[in-house]
Amino acid sequence: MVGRLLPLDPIEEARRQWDQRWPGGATMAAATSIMRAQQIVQASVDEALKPYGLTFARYEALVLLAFSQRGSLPMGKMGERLMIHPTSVTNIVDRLEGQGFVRRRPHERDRRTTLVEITDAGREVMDEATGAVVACRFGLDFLSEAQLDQLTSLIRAVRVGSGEVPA
Amino acid sequence: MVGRLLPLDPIEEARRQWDQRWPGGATMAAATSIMRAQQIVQASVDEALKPYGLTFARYEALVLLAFSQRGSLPMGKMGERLMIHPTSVTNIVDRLEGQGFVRRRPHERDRRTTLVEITDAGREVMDEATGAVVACRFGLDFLSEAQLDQLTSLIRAVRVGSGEVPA
DNA sequence: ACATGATACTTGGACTTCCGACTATCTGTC
DNA sequence: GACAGATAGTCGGAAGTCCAAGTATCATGT
Repeated sequence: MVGRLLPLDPIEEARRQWDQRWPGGATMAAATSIMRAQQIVQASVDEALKPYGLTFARYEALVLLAFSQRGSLPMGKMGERLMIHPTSVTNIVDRLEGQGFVRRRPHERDRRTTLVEITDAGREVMDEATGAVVACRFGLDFLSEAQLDQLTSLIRAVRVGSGEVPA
Repeated sequence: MVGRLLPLDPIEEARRQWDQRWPGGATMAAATSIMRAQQIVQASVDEALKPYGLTFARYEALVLLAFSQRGSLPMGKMGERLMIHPTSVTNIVDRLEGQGFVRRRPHERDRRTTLVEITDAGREVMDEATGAVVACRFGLDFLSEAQLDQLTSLIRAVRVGSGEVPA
């Protein structure tokens, strides 16, 4: 019986033990699954982006800027859209600016705000990197279109619950 | 935390723009959703664990040790089960040891191996902390039992695809 | 016996993230 | 007009992650 020698799913194993002591084993299993899924997606995309000197976070920032109407956004707006902390925006923009993919510009009316503008080099690397990201399929190659939408929809319920997005 | 109410769902907005240029918008939306879900779970659990001086990562390590037969495991085995880098295990055990929740012990046969053993204080704080974690429901309060299982099952397909777990 | 390679853990460094505190600037109210 | 409070961004520090390299120990083959 070689098949029986294969290791068990560690998450199912943890759930089995959890259920013997505490309530909410299904919740624990789902939470652990989400943590693990994030690692898989992150590793897959970071691997695809490595040749371009980008991380997932910096790549997302470039895509956001490229999508924006004027090719520039205030730092705070970026953090809002990317759902990251203001200090993380500072860090990301520092590095992208060092790589020549974005530049900081002063806002004409409000001297508190700093606009971040994508450069031609930034658009170029973003275009090339996107090919690699699409090719790696975000590490989600084994899900069908329907399963992808199901996953997105389930997580939207979580995000609605957290108050992040309206129902 | 970054949680704020936004006028539109930024993920749906990004998907709309993505679909105008590149293939795989559903994959991008699912990947982004997973990244965001992880942040929500992490923030929720870290918040619940703060009064006990624990992070999610350290809490998971304590639970793993408490679940183990002898209450102790080699460092490498911990990293394997928790799916984290060996240096992260060193870091986590350093801090847990500093808090008095675990202790390092030499392996009797293999002097390369370091066993990590949970202490009485470790079991105690783990028990109390688990109450808080169960109460916060891992930030997944708005999902039904069926939805939780659906989520776990979908992500299991991802994990199978990544080769982490057998079909 | 002993050389070679594998294994177990640690160290130092780079990177990312968050929090708290800080400066600079704008806005609304009296 | 002035001032209290809100807002925008940055800095320093803590925590966590990974990688590359290093030390110590074990296992294997001749």
